[in-house]
Amino acid sequence: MLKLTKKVEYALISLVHLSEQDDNVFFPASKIAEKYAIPNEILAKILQQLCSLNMIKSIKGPKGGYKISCKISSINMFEFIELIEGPIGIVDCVASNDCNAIDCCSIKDPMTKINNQIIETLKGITIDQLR
Amino acid sequence: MLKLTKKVEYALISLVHLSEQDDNVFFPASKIAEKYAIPNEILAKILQQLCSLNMIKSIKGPKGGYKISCKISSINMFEFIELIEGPIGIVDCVASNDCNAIDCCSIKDPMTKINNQIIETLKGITIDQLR
DNA sequence: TTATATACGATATATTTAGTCGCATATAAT
DNA sequence: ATTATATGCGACTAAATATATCGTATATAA
Repeated sequence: MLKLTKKVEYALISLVHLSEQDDNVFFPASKIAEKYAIPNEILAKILQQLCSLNMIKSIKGPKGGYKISCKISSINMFEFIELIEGPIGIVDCVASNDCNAIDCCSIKDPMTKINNQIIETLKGITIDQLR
Repeated sequence: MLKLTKKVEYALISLVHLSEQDDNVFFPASKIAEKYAIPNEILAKILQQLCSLNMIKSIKGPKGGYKISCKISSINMFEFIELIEGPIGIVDCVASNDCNAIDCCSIKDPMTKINNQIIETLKGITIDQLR
């Protein structure tokens, strides 16, 4: 119900955390997981995704881990959420046109407007503002 | 993922529909269900809830049904959603303080702000604007 | 060679959301 | 009275989504 997924939440926490590390330091996933009480394997996969999106960089093996490789001040919450989870739509028809009352439903247009307002809110916040 | 439930969606559709009927007309749930392709029993239950919230009035038996009994221009989306589904929180900790990284999590405060901005958006729209 | 770490697909579990069933009650029409 | 139509409500089931786990492979520092 108007909730972000843990995936997005964990990803944001991780990005903020990594952005606060010294440059050239590779921080292991397990340390982040431990610090924020996030299940290890889940976090690992999320970081792998962020890596494939080129937002962070990884090194394998001992002394390995992740470091930030993007400017989190230039990524807003809307972009980020859609990158991780796909299109935002407070009702199905907004994101996908999937509706079985399309010809008589009165609320689609106003719902789209609300959706757009929420999107604007999310566009107004960059990831580096999350601290 | 930032989605309203069908319950809220169906409830809004119903309220708007009922608000457009002539006064003194009691409109049966089944007709609304049919028109908007909503499962009958689900809709019935939602209308019963709206009834117990005194937003609509019911009459049983043949020629029975529901009619609007509130001013939908004075109910905003935030009030309505919380009435139907409970507190809005884009992350758990915002609505419930339930978090296992509370002492070190950096993002709670900014998340609360985003949540409040979304709430303000919802407060800015009354149900009668949904058409 | 070993220990540590990422990579990634497959699977399992839990939670939430959506939908169904059965039976009770009220009432208008016949 | 009887029947058909409608709401009222609790229990239950199913489907979808979100969350978590497992297994195996690969890379690399010590």
